[in-house]
Amino acid sequence: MRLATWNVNSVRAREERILDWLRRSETDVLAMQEIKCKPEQFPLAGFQELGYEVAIHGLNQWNGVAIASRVGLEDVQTSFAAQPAFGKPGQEPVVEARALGAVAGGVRVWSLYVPNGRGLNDPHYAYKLDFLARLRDASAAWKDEPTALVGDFNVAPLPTDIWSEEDSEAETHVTPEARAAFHALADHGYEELSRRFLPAEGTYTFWDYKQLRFPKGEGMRIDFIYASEPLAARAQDVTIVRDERKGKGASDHVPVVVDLD
DNA sequence: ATGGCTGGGAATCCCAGA
Repeated sequence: MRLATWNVNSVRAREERILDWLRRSETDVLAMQEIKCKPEQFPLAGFQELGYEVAIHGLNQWNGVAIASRVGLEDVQTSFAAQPAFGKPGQEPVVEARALGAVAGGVRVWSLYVPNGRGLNDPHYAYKLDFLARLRDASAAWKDEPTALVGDFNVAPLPTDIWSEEDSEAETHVTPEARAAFHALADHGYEELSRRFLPAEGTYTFWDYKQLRFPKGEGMRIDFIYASEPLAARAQDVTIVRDERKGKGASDHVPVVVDLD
């Protein structure tokens, strides 16, 4: 089975690029983040024509997660246990559309969009750390079955996962607290698979649209595939599809793909 | 072997992203 994760930065703006890649890549299950739409706005027909069914969780133009599968899609869940809510000061906190779980081809897949954090003194940063801590707690329930926690974690875990740790726009991605919260996702036996197969420094999954970051090779590794022990044992390879950052109409993230027995 | 942000909406500026 081939499983991929991709922060698409709007599924409506990216539909043709996503479908083109699905046609070429022989992907069985694609977890998407930042679809930026409600379910009724999702361009479902194109996916269905390629043989995929799609589970969608979107509340508005922000965030939004989905899973497309051509190997079945069961037991859909739109949040994990104790997933934190967020609201601006004075507003009612809302559990945002940042997690979607489903069993596809016998694998429990969670499509995850971890909060950005915005700034070290912003409430969004505490929300980010809490989201990661609660996800770690919730992951215990799935540790003994084949489970993949995939998506945009908005953390560059190692100094070599970012072109410059002094990049002020990524300050919430490189703190000791954010990195510890990311690594704690391994507490229940989960392994981050991109590191096993792609250990090279400067291997990135995201390049900002601004400042010529892609042509300059200035990116970050922030999209990952955590696998429970039963699933990690089946991993054959991981690929980061850097070519998908090229050309007109690219997302700022590229797909990360794992091949499983 | 690519390109100087981009997307969505309340819309002709604002919010969010990282």
